[in-house]
Amino acid sequence: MTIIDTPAGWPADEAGALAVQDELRARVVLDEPGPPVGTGLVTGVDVAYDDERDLVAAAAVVLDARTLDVVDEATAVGRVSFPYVPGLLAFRELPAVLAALDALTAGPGLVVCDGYGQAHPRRFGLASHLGVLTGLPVLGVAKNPFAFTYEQPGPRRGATSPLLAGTEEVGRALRTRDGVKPVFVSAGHRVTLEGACAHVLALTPRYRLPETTRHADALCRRALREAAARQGSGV
DNA sequence: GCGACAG
DNA sequence: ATCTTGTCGC
Repeated sequence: MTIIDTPAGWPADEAGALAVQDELRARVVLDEPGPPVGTGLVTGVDVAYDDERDLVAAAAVVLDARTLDVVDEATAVGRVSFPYVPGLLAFRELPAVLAALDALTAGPGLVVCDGYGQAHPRRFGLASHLGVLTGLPVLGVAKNPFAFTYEQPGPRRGATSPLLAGTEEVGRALRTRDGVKPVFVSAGHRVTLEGACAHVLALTPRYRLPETTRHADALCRRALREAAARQGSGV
């Protein structure tokens, strides 16, 4: 476990955050197909919060993309540094995520994060922001459609429908399990929307959410519990 | 103008 | 995200 430090130049308020998004947005790369599906490494990242104790914990879990076995993992804990503001989620989550990724020995290869990339009011969600800061290929998987519209995809696993901002396709609703609510996939950086959906399907052989997300979620919650217990015992 | 809105 | 019991099912 490592300690989270605030990245240099990190904005302190909403106005600063909006300015950062406006500047970094131009650096997003969306014309690379992304790594081939089923080979190399895929890393899930997630963050958990304890606002009561002012604690935040992040986890990064690296999987072998072919077998979906865990090959490496790391966690980071620290203080909450930014409030949750719709459209500015990256500023709340990324310091913790970057610290966890830095602590990895292996990978990370392709990164899968909770939330959106291009499906964002200013086309610069968490996944795109993380990609620009690290240079890594990143995609986003969200559990909710945010403020975007979509038609219900077909009932079978693999069915998709466009996630729309007006008439622009900013992501896709992707059915990962027969008859189960879809997930909402968007490209982040250095991967196309098609490639992102193919990766998400490969990562969901059994559950609605990607194996990367499930592992990272479980690990950051555990790291948060342990940090809270340590704080409680005065260490 | 007001509320909704990824996590 | 998080607050929260039991319950149905593999």
